Amino acid sequence: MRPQKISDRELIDKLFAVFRAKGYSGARINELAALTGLKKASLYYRFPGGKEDIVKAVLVDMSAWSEKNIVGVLESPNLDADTRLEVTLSNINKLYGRGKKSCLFESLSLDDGLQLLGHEIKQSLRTWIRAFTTYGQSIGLNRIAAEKKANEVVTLIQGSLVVSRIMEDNSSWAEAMKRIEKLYNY
Amino acid sequence: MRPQKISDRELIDKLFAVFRAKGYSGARINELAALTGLKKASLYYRFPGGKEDIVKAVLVDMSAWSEKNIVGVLESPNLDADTRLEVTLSNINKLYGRGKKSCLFESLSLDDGLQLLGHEIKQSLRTWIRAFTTYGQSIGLNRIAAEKKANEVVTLIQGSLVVSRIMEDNSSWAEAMKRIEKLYNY
DNA sequence: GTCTATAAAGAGATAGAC
DNA sequence: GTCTATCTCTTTATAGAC
Repeated sequence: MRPQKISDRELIDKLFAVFRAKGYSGARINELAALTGLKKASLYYRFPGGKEDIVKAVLVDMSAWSEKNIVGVLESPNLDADTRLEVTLSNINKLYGRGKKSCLFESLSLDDGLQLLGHEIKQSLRTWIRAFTTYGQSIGLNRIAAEKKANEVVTLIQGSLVVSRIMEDNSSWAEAMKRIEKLYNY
Repeated sequence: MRPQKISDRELIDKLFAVFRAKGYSGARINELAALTGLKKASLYYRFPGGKEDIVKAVLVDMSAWSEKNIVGVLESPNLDADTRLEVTLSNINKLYGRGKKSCLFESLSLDDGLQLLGHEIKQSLRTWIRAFTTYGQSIGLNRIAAEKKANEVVTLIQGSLVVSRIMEDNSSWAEAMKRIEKLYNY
């Protein structure tokens, strides 16, 4: 049992980066290995189930991140509403590199990833929507209105990430962030 | 010279369907052949440059479609403003199967597709934005306001397509369409 | 745990018959 | 124009040494 060359934490982070940028089919084991500094065989040692195993681990990690940094913050009983929103948007902003990085859910919801991971991805996105819905209700919106805003939030996020990526210009992202703030400040 | 088993028109349509759903890496030559009813070798006869040739033909066809059904309509001198918007949205609605089909630009802007087609995709999306900007100006908006709305339109379209795909529910798409109409009716 | 080496399968692409 | 057959290269995955 040699020492690990790279920690689970760092490993997942690097694998995550490839899947978000390339999707499931586009992420090649060779590249995953090269980018993590491990040889292919070592990657298979860490993830015996191969590529499916890897992508699922990445997705599970992303869910945990969401639970902590989105749901946990938006529903935190210790923070006032403004702070909850501010911290959440800051976390989201960081997650997506200020609009310069793609969304894992989007990248994995094409091609082979869809049927392999569709259910988990759907659950994850639903989690985001629910958290924003709860937030909306916490500031006095009725359920319908809160759900509508929550859906608008995730739509703006996804859309601006796609547009920013294609246009190689994150101004769409910046606009979306401003709009999301406004959604809850009026 | 045997007769063509499938017309160029129908061929492109079927190839388009695969690329929009699977992206560049996810679209396998075998599947493209199977779905069009042609054998691989016949596909190579029609597109000597192989996969790159095919995807570029699909993208060029998409550009022509946009020119005719988006730009051409939004900038048509023969129609009043309301009709121009109505027809355009109807065309877009049809293109995306009422929110049930992905956007080719999005699908091709991941993984290998990005560096191969990034420039063309960017140009195509810019075309959409410009057409909506021109439309906004035609109904009295100043350039800045028109550009802002145009960007919001494409962001809503892209975002709601992603959300609808993941959630397996096109209500996000329906909401986005309503919102786009409102953008130009107030 | 990680490595080198290699097997097994898949994908893109071509040759040549019809 | 389309086909069958085949080739090559890539990709996934495993065996076994260290």
